[in-house]
Parts: sequence; C-alpha cells; structure tokens
Amino acid sequence: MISFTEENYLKALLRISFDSGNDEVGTNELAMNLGVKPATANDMLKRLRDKSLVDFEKYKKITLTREGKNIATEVIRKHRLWETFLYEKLEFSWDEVHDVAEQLEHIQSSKLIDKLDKFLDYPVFDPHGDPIPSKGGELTRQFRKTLLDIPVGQLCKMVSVKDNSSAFLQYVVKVGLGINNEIHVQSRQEYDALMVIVVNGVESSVSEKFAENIYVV
Amino acid sequence: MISFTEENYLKALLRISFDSGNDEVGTNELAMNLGVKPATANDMLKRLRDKSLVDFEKYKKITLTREGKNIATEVIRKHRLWETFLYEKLEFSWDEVHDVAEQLEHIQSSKLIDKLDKFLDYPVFDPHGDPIPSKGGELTRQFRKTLLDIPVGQLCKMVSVKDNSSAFLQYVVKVGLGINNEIHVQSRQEYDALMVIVVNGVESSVSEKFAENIYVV
DNA sequence: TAATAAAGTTAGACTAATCTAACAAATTTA
DNA sequence: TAAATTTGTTAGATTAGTCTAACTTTATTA
Repeated sequence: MISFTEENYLKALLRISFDSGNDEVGTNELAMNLGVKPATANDMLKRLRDKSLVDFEKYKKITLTREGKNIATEVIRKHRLWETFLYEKLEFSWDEVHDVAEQLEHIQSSKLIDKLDKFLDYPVFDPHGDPIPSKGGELTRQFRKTLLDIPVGQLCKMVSVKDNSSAFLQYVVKVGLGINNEIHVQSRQEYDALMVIVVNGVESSVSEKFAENIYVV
Repeated sequence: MISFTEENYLKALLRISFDSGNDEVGTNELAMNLGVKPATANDMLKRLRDKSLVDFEKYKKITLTREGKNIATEVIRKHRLWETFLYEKLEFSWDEVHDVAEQLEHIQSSKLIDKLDKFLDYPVFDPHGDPIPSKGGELTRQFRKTLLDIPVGQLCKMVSVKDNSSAFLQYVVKVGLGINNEIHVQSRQEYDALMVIVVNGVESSVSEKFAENIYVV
C-alpha cells in the first residue's frame, strides 16, 4: 500500500517535471518544493526506488517510472476533481479550493472518484483552468503563455495560475483578478520588468514573479 | 494539532459509551473496538490524558473530558454528513458508505463541513437512520429497540443498524433487508434465540447476534 | 585546470503509533 | 476470603517520516 506522504512525493515529481518540461528532477528541487530537507527527500526517494516508483542513480537526477507516473497522475486527477466539486457545488471561492483538495486527494476509493466525476458531469478543466486527467490518465500538455509573454499595449485573458499556494491566490484576488478576466498590459519597466496592468478598469502594478505565475490566452 | 489516530480513539470512546449507555469505558474494550492491542490503547490514552482529552486513573475506567467529547462529536458529525452525501448524491448503496466515510471524516476544514451540511439541506439522519449531531454538537440519544426485542408474531420496521462493518451490512443486504423494510417475526427457538423472519415475502433464519444489530420500530 | 559552489548522500537521532512479553491490580467465584 | 480470572500497565523493540551535521560528488568559474 502506498502512503499519503509517498503520494505527495510522486505528485510533486510529476508537477515539477510538467512545469519545467523536463522529466528529470533534482533532489534539492524536490525537497524545496515539498518543504522538507534534502536529506529527507533522499531517504524517501530510496524507498520509492525500492518500490519501483522512481528511477535514479546516486548523485544523478530522478525520473518517475511508468507506475510512479500513473499513481501521480491519479492523485492529480483526484485533486482537480475535488477542486471542481468545492468550487461548483459547495460555493468555495477560487482561491480556497486548493488547501482542502490537498487533503481530499488522498482518499482511497476508485468508486468514489468515478462517481464524483459523473456527478460533476465529467469536467475537463478545474477552477484554475488546469486540465483534469481522464480516468485512463491522459493529461494534455498545452503550451501556456504567461502574463510575462504579453507585449505592452496588448489585451489578454487570464485562464489559470502556475502557483497554487493560497498566499499567491489571495494576492491575485486582491489585485482584482479572477479566472476569465481581461487584462490590458499598459506598460513595462525595462529595468525590473515591473508591469502596469488594467483589470476591470482598475490599474495595478505587478512584479515579474507575479506575472510569470498567471497563465493567459 | 490532533492527529487522525487520536480522532479515531476519541470517536471510539464516544461510540462505546453511547452504545452502552455508560460514560465509563475500559482499556480492553476500547482496544478491541479499534483492533489494536491493549498496550497500544494504554499508550495512546496516556497521550490523550496529557492533552486533557480524557480522564482516568491508573487501573480505572476512562471518560472523555468536555473537550474530548466535543472533538469526538464533531468527527461523528462529519462521518454522518459524508455518508449522507455518498448515499444521496453519489449513488452509493447503503452498505458501501461507511468505509469511505471513515476516511472523509478526518478532513480538516470547518468551512467544508458547513458547506456540505448546507448542500445536503441540513439532514437530521444519516442513511443508516443514525442522528447527525448539529453544528453545536447536540446528539439526541433515542431509546432504540432491536429486532431481538420484538415478540413472535409481531411486525416491525427496520430503521438502522448497530454494527456498521461492511461485512455485516453486506449480510443484511443478502437477507433482502434494507432501511424502512417491514419485518415479520415468525418464530424463535428457545434454545439459541434463532429467529425466522419474513421480509418482502421471503423467509430467512437469523441468529441472535444478527438480530441485536438491527434497530427497529 | 584548480578552487569554489552547488547538489546530493550518509550517519545518527527523534517522535508517533504500533507490537510482544512480562508483570500488577482489580474483580469474580468457589 | 483466598485462588483464579480478567483487566490494565510497563518495558523494550519496530517502522515511517522527519531532522541536523558532516561528508562526497558534480558543476561552475576565475
């Protein structure tokens, strides 16, 4: 049986490789991502290797095995279905769903998740605009532009976020931004990439770090 | 913070004292109920005592403190709300809800449980006919007759079960019994209390152990 | 290319939750 | 009420998941 913690490590590995577009992940990167020390991650990685869920050689990068990737994808599927449930059925706001879904994603019952999928009428995207893997585990990798890629003067529409921490999401809400909102890029500093944007007629300044975490079309 | 396991101990203590009508619970009784060894239960009870969640003296019976009882009641509230959700919204059958609810009851989010309560339109009984504690923690203790209390020749109606294990619940289904079904008590052996009952025109023999786990009116 | 920095590993320790085996107290009963 | 039985406790061990501190390997750069 696979533990709650093991599931979190696998999920983090998949998310990191998905975000970076590279299958290979480093120990420190993983540890930082999970908020544990590299030594801890290293111990866990050895256990996951014993279970044939990851591959790596000493001092080398880590990849998920087929089986590890399947489990990670299933956890992400559950996470995103629960987020959709919380948002659509329980009136949770967009920035509150993540933390609760972090817990719900570990409930073990394939019947539960299939029935939930049906109850929600087989949704394809979660409230952040991220794709929900199908039952078979298909996760469409779409090319994603961020707010950083939009030239001055152009209009775009926010579809999702990269950073799912509630600290970031609350900041997004504070700037008056929400899913499907139109953003007008008014200006950009050469020096530090600070941008001035207009959302629903309200002007705000946002940093480079902020902009690269907002997915747009 | 209170752990998953600690919550299970508190819940078991409340359920045992509720079933027996006596606030005082023994270590062995608790251990058996949770499927652990008495030594294990004893260690945990000492930790719960350190946190002021239970009271007991060496070699004496255990009681929940006010705070311990509140937590246990909250866990039961969550359990029964989730059971109701699974049964009413996700088409789970009556005997499948318990095991999944055992996991869902430990999700930590008061907003989640309040919203779920609202979504279900503030239900008062779960699919087994057990009362759902209110947000304030009121749990009405009703006198409950079991099938064992029904004299030969009399008709009664099943409202709930005492044993929630899926082994028992599946057996109940096999006998053709479900919630709100009428039961006719046809005969009873003096020697071993074996009963012959009729449900929807079908005759079955049931043991004393079975009969005492079926609540009726 | 040699020194420095970054990344990864190992050893040893801690906590929570569990176990077995041995022991002590309380209760039942002959 | 003394012996037998039941109930509860203690001591010592185990596993999962975490840590710190010291070490090794790999990568970067002056």
